[in-house]
Order: sequence, then C-alpha cells, then structure tokens
Amino acid sequence: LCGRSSSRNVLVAVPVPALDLLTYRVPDDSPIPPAGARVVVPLGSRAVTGIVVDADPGASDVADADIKPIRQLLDRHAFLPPDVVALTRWTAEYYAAGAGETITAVLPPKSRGDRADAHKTRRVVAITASGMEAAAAAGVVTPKQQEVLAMLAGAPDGIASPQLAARGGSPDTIARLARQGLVVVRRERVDRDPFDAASLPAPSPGGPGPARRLTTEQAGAFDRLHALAASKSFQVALLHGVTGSGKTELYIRLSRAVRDAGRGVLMLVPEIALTPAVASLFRETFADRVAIQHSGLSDGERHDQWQRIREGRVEVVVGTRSAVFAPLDRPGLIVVDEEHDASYKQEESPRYNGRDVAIVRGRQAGALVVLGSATPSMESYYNALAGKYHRVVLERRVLDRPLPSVTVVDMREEYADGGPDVVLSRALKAAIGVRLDRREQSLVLLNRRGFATAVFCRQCAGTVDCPNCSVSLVVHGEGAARRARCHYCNFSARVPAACPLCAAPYLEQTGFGTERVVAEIERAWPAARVARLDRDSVRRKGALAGLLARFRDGEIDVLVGTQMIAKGHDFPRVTLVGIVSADVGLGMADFRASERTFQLLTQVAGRAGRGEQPGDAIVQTIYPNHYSIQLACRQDYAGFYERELRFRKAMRYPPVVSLINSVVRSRTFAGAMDDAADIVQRLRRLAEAAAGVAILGPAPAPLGKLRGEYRAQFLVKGTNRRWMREALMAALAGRPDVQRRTVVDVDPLSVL
DNA sequence: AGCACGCCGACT
DNA sequence: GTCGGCGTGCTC
Repeated sequence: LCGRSSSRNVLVAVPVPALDLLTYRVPDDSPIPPAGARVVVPLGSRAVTGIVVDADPGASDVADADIKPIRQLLDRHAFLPPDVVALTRWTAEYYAAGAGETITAVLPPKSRGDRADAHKTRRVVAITASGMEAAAAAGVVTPKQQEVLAMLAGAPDGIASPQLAARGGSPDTIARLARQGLVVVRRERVDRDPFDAASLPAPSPGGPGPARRLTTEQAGAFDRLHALAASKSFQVALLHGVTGSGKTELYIRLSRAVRDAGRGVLMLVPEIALTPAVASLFRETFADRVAIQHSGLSDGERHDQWQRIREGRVEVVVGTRSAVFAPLDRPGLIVVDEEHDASYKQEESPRYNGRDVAIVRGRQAGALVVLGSATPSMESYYNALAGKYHRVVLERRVLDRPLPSVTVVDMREEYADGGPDVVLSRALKAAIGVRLDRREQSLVLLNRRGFATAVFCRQCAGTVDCPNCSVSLVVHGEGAARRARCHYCNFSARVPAACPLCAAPYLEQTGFGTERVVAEIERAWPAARVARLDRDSVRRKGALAGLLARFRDGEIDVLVGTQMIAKGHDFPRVTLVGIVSADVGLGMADFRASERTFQLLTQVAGRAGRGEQPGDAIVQTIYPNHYSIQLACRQDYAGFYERELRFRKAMRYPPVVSLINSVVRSRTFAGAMDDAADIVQRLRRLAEAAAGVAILGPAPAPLGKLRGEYRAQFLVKGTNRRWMREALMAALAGRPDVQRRTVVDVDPLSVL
C-alpha cells in the first residue's frame, strides 16, 4: 500500500473530449465511491456526470486548492463493471486518446444525468409559425440560422437533433433559434424493439434446421476450440476458414458450451447490417438471452440493451466494435468474425481496433478469443505462425460445394478492341446475359461510388476540384439531376458548363462508379431488374435491410455495389460475381493496398455458388499479373501471405514493425508542415538514444487539404510500441498548441 | 463538447 | 452607444 496516498481524492473520467482524467475530492460525509461509480462533478461553470476510474490514486500534480469536491454520488456500487473500467483505461493509454473521449465511446448514450426518462426520449426540433415567417423573409436571422430554418420548413414533423447536427444545425444555433421562439424542441418517446421483425431477414439459408450435422472437418475444429474454451484460460485461436465453410455454426455451438459452463459470450461482427441476421441465429439457441449493441440503435434501444447486459439478463451480446466494451459479466468466449475487416478500426478518437481490444479483454477475463476469417489479416496470421495464436483451419465448404471458378479479363485488350470507354468486358456481359436467361442472380462489384469520378477540361487539362479538399469532385446522377459532390466534406455543386479555370466549354467526364455500371447494364438489358447498393443508395434507415431482402427474395436480378455487397450476406441464388475494376485501391500508395485488394477479391468471389448451382467469378483488371489479383483468383491465401510478408519485411511495415501515424492540421500549408517538423525534431532528439526507431516525414498528407484545413503527417516506425507512443506524447507535450491540432493513430489501418 | 470572454461590424 | 455574430481558451 505504500505510495498510495490515503487522501479522499478520486480520479474521474468526464464525457468531454480532449479532457484527461480529473481529480476531485470526496466530501468528508460521503463514502469513497468505487471505480466504475457515477458521480456528478463541477466542471467550469456547469456540472457533468463522470465515472470514477481510480478510487485511490497516488499524489496528484494539481494543487489541493484547485481540487473541487464531488457534488453528488449516483451509485454506491460500480455502474460500469471494474473490468470494463480497466479496459477503458488500457484503450485510452494504448491509443494515446483522452480519457474523456474514451469514456464517451464506452458508456451507453444518456447514462449520465437524470435517469428517470433519459433513455426513452430524444430531442426533436420543429419549426414554429413565427419560424415559418422568418424562414420566408430575408435577413430576419443569421445565415446559419436561416439555413436551419429552411431545413425545418421542409419537415413539419421536425428533425431529431443528431440528424440536424449532422446537416450543420449546431446545438448552439438551435438554442438561439429556440430562444427567439422560431423553433421548439420537444422530447419524443422512442420505444422501439431492436429485434423488430421487419429488420430481421429470413433465416439464413445455411438452414435453421436444429440438428445441422457438422462435417468431419468442422467437428475436428469444434473439438479443438472446445478444448481451448474448456481450459478456462486466456487463449487466442485464429479460425481460418474459406468462405462458406460454416464458421457461424461453430460459433453457436461453442457459445452453447461456454454458456453451459456458466460464462457469457461476446460476438463481434464488422457491420451493423450483419447484426440482425447473426442475432436471430443466436436467438434460436439462446431465445431472449441475447442482446445487441451497435451505433445504429437509437439511444433508447442502446441504453435498454446495455442495462439488460449489465443486469445479467443476457448470455450473448452480438454487436459491432463498440460491443467489445459491453458490461457482460465474466465473458468466457469472445468471437471476432471477419477479424481482418477494416470496420473494426474506429476512425475517430479513440482510434481503437475492436479486434485488438477484444484480445486484451480476453486476456483480462481468462477467455477464449476466436478470430474468424477466410482471409486473415497479415497481423493475425503472423501471430498464428509465431505460435501466439492457435491456428484452426477449415479448408472445405459445407456440402463440399466447389469454390467459384475465376476468370481474369485483361482490360487493356478490351480497350484496344472496344475503345477507352469500355466499362463491362465482353466476357462479363456474356456471363450476365446467361444469368438473366437462366433466371439466376449476379453480383457486380465496383468499389467506387457515383457516376463519373472526375470532370476534366480538354483545353487546360484541369479538373473540377473541391474548394475545401484536395480531391476532384465526383459526378452523381445523369442529365438534369447531375451534381458534382465531394466524398470527403459533402460539398455539392451543379456540374459547370465551362471550365472554372480556363472558361473553355470543353468539359468531359472521366472515370466511372457504381451509378454508371447500373446505367450500362440497364442499357444492355432494359428488362433486367437492376439495383444499386452503396452508401448513397442506402442512406435512409432500413434501406439496406430492405434492399438485401429484395435481393434475397429474387426481386432483383443484378445487384451492383461497392464493398458493402461483399460482406457476410449469404445469397444462394447468386451464380455470378463480376468485379468491374479489381484495380481500385491497388494504385494507392498505402502499404496495405495489396492486402485489401486480395481480401476484397477473395471475399466477393466467395459470394458466388453458395447454393445448389456452382458459381463463376469474372475479374476485370489492367494488372492481370499483379500478385494480389492472381493469388486471390486461385484463393491461395498462404501464397499471398508469403509474398506480401516479403514486401512488408523489405519496406519495414506491419506486421514486422509497429506504426504510429500523426497528422497535424493547420490553416496554412506552411503552418502544418512547420508544426509537424517541430514535433519530428523533438522526437528525433529523443530517438537518438533508442535503437530501431525510424521517423519518416513530415510530408504533406495524402489528402493535403481536407475540409478547408491543410494537413501534414509523419510516421514513427519501430518495434517497441510503448516507447514510440511515450516519446511521441512527450514531444507533443512540449507544444500543447500543436497537440490540439494533431491526430495520433496507433496501429493505423491506412496511412492515407 | 459546452461555456465563458473578448473583439468586431451593424443597428435602435 | 449595445446587440449579437464568431474566434480563442479552459475545464480538476
């Protein structure tokens, strides 16, 4: 106990971004709250609810006189389970994130504040009669306020405040409008059941039959995993199974065994859209003792589910990455399905990887962690070969269905014969035609949204660029509905008739996206039922589930989409997968470009032939000899891993070294570069004493300008991640002004 | 993130 | 003169 001050101070995490742990004093007449308890504390001029993270911290560097007393204790016992508090602290530290933003990511929304009705309402803003008048008149309110009024004028039922905020209606603007009586803010009950029947797809075609027999291979894998789970100690298993090999069935059986041993199960999936299907499979075994957790739930649903978990009323939690923090007692099994998927990485602070946090949680809980994938990440396979993870392999599809046969089409030949505007090769067209005749379904993948990727001037060779970001605008729609949009900041404008740079009227569209592919297919087969699945077409809530259901029910013949069509869904009537451009992504300078391409191609090709009929895949590319395309076509994972590891070793990239990427923002380009250079210089001084550390940069970030701000980046490479992180934090601590404008990404999935 | 403070241009 | 816009800085 020495070193511990037995003062009445505690460390509190408050849900305020950018704030670290704060020290508060417990009033003399109150008991010391345990870690995980909620407390109301003064913060500036307001009061917020925070979580006690350390009930007996060492001496603080804050002067006693500056430490304020806790205003109210909300819990006598931990509200957030202590192991989750510890996991939160690990996450904040490892990913160099603030305690404030990390606790915000972990807590259910609205668990702070008045408990009475907080989780059953949401704020909806609606325009008033005088607001309508102000919207119609000019100059009554500020431009920002006018904008918000215009939005609300078109929505008589009001708009929920998060949606309004997403469209530029800041809480401040709304508050000002409300004070003027131009809008009213009402609280609306939200009381929806996330297991709403409408959101559940038909039972998986794998067949819900209660007595599915395992194949010999599956049975062997199950026995190994079961033995690992039964050891009741921390273990990680990489379940490497080809697409369609029946991994989900193993997860369920394993879960049953773990439940029977009295412990809970965390089941992580990469996408919100996959949770209903997986949850309904688990419900066949676990009935109502299944909870779901993901950010697509309304605040009320999420909070109710969270409470059910915390109260011990569920045995299985199904959810996306944030579910790794679910308050489940004593998890005995944590499954990370499609562990290689980039969705596990949160691309905002805290920039954690749900898969890696899952492993830490497993270690903490003495649980079996199963990482499942047909195309494991380089990291996981590397760890498996190094003996850190058990490797369990499923090489055959259930019912011995063959993997699709893959044809590679060299698009350079197509361009030579058909001109540079060819979108669909002759082979792909013929194959789609055959499927339409046979009333079978086709999936067509193009990992690029929009109609045309750029607008190009034939006179000056300029492109129409975003005014806020260093990218060209993407054309969406055709004819009168044409708009030019930025995919990064959502800027949108009409497509100009003349070049904005040289005024010449010789603009032409170049490049193509999913919208153009749909148009080409509709033109070739006017009677075909074609639909598009990408972020634009499923923006509305429920649209994605609806579209997938229509495809599954056979109401769509050809589904064109981005990588969203590649994930998880099981469509037994698909016998053709077309990949329009396997090269999207390969041209990028990112060190993971080949890995991503290999995974996407393998994954999407595996969507074909999951039913009675065997499947075909057609891959269009201008690099038919590129190793990631060649090896994906042969479904040769081991070959790809070996080839890619040589590259990673030669270039010193993960998994051979660790990486931390830092991006410094500034209003000017020179400012960003100078500030980044200053941090790099401080870092180099620290690194002199350290072996095996390299600092690369600063350099303009690949997206040099984003949302009107310039960005410079630098990379730290090395084998001692802790040292790297601490040195970087020390360097940044010397320039607090720069630190506030710097995003630190530990274990980045992409350095773009 | 809020919420103060402080500075600036547009009006009673 | 003051009102309200918005940029800057701080929160144990």
